[in-house]
Amino acid sequence: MGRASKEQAALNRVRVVETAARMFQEHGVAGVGIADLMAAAGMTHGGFYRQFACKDDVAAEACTHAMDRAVGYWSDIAARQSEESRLSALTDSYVAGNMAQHKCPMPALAGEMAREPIDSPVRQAFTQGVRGLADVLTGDGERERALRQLAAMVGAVTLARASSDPVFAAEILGAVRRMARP
Amino acid sequence: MGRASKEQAALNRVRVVETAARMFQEHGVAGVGIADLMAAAGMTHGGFYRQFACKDDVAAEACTHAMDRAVGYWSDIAARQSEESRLSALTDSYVAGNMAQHKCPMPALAGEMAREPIDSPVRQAFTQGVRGLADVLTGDGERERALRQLAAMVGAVTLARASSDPVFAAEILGAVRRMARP
DNA sequence: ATTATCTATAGATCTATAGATAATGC
DNA sequence: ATTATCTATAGATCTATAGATAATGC
Repeated sequence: MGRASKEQAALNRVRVVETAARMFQEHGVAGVGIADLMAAAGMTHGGFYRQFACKDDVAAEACTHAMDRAVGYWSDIAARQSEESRLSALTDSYVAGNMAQHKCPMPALAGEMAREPIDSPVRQAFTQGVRGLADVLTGDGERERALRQLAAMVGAVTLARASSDPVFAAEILGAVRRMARP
Repeated sequence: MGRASKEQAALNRVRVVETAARMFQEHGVAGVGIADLMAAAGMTHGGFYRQFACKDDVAAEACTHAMDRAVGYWSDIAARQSEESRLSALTDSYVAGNMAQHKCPMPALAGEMAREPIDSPVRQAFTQGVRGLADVLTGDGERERALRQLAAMVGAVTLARASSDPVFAAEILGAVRRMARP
């Protein structure tokens, strides 16, 4: 168990960022310790500090990673749709995918982002990602409509995930799904 | 500094719940220690455990308190509006009030609620409050429209508070404000 | 006598650092 | 020789409990 090769160390670093993106989304940044994260990535916590200066650094990278993935995912769906069906296709996919699994970083991380300093790297990474998603949703369409749909999607999934009543949650999600119908 | 009277102890307890509601909303439940909370309420942390069995208990009470206050606030506004202007009046007040101060518990606490066990007291208290707000927004109007407006309001404020760019935040908030116009 | 509050502390975290280890890379 | 990773630990939390204190309430 000595030193890893430069190449392997780079792969290990990527694995830590990917693991962090998944864990932070599930438990919040504050809810994941460095030791938890490194153990999940198959290493001990001491090794963390050669790759990252501090926890905030990995949070910012993990946030960029998670939001980039979401933008890629949205883009793939948008590319297969006509101008008229884009909003409803993205809404349907977002709402359905988010209650089944835990796909979107926005409802999971927005609360913590609001408590970060406004110019912190992690908050800027988050905002850049939101902007990217808004751009995909806008496409060639009306910006105003895309933004209010984005807000409704995020709000619906945020409230539905937080709800203790699945019927009430489904009611909210359904209302927002139908809102996007062409 | 001996024992407080039964009456005073009850007042002290209420003050702790009110302080908790404010602090949890600002820093998240996990971000506030018992010692922080009790110090802010003017007591030492040891006294906490005569009034509450554990931290979760005060979280549930604080959540009920915060959501009840929000329902009362919304009701006051709704009572002064006609059927046609209710949605836009509540939206305007919500969006404006939430960026200036930190009024609504929903964007602040939803992320943490989603990580609670589905039947935990704090999560049930939160959900009951959301239901109350949805009912005020619905009034005598169309339920579906009220729910999608609720989602859009919460999503807009959630994203705007998390954003590092005030211009982008204002763009989202404006789109949702205009969505409610009669 | 009872009990609301205080002081002190146990036990379990968590971030970050220090120094050891062993394989890479020159 | 350099360095990625490991072991061990310092120092700072945080929840919850134990026992002391002093005023209330009977």
